[in-house]
Amino acid sequence: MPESHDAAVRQAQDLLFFAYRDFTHAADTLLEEIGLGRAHHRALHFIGRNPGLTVTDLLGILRITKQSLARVLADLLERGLVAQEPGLADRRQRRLTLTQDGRALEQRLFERQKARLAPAFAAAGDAAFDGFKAVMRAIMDPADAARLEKDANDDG
Amino acid sequence: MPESHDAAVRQAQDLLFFAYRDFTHAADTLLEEIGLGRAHHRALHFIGRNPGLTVTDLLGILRITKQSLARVLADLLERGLVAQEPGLADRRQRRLTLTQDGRALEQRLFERQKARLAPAFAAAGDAAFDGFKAVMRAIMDPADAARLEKDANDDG
DNA sequence: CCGATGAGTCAATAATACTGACTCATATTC
DNA sequence: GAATATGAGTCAGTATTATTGACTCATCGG
Repeated sequence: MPESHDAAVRQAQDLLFFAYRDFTHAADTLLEEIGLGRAHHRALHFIGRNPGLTVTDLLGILRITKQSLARVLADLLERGLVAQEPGLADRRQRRLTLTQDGRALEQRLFERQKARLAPAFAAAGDAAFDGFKAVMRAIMDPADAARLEKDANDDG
Repeated sequence: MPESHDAAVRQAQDLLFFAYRDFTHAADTLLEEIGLGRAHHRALHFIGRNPGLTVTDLLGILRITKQSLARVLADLLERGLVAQEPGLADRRQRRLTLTQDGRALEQRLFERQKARLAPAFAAAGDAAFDGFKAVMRAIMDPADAARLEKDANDDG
């Protein structure tokens, strides 16, 4: 039984690589037109998903250094895609939100990835999608899985 | 219905990011000890999965430029982790295989990722794993999905 | 007041990727 | 056999994304 176990893991390595490669690639052409990179897209995505996010929160999500994020965030602020304002309770915080332009760009990037993902989910079916979600949640850091679940419940 | 559609895609963006982040991270500490990077791991993985792969094949899988692969492959050849020999039918080809050392290293890297993935699959269950596979295959380039399926059938 | 935290910054470096042009050996096609 | 195409390797230069480590500054909390 270790062999079949290993085979499933090997298969999953392949699947994760190819699916992620093509998922990210879906937005790349648009990003290149605009002169931004994937790092900018990731920041736009998570700020859009979590308005009012602090810089520390975003660092924890992306798992990169403050230095790496600084450049990305500076680009986004300079272009007026992201806004920051001091936290109400803690004025040291810089709470990040998307501007109108930022939301518009994020939406365009989203459409690219949706064009790849939505048909895939439709083809695979609801049951497969549920399995997909369960496995992906089980792979990731439990703390992040819990946060995602919490956010989903908060939304409704 | 576009909203619920969109919500599923947004959810999937989160899941893909976090799962891939932690999947890759599982091997990172070992890679760092050895002085290699993720690019080297990807090459080791796909050469191990497809012994006799040509350089062109590998470029098509990784979707990087020849120049980017050149450095990675040079490192692996220099360290004696990968071997190349001319193709029998077409002697222009350099068919890539893992050496014994290469297989040993790839196995150690595999164990790291297995430690993260196997418990996740066990927790999610077989049905969820099937759904996961179906969705991942549907996301990726159909040509690659077809090749993976073909390889799986060839193996047994 | 004082230590901890959130944020920003400096300087230097590494890993991974890119473009575009070019060589060379070997295959394929006419 | 000559022309063309392909597989592989290489050169020089650049971009993106990431790193480490140290440091400043404002603000918070006890």
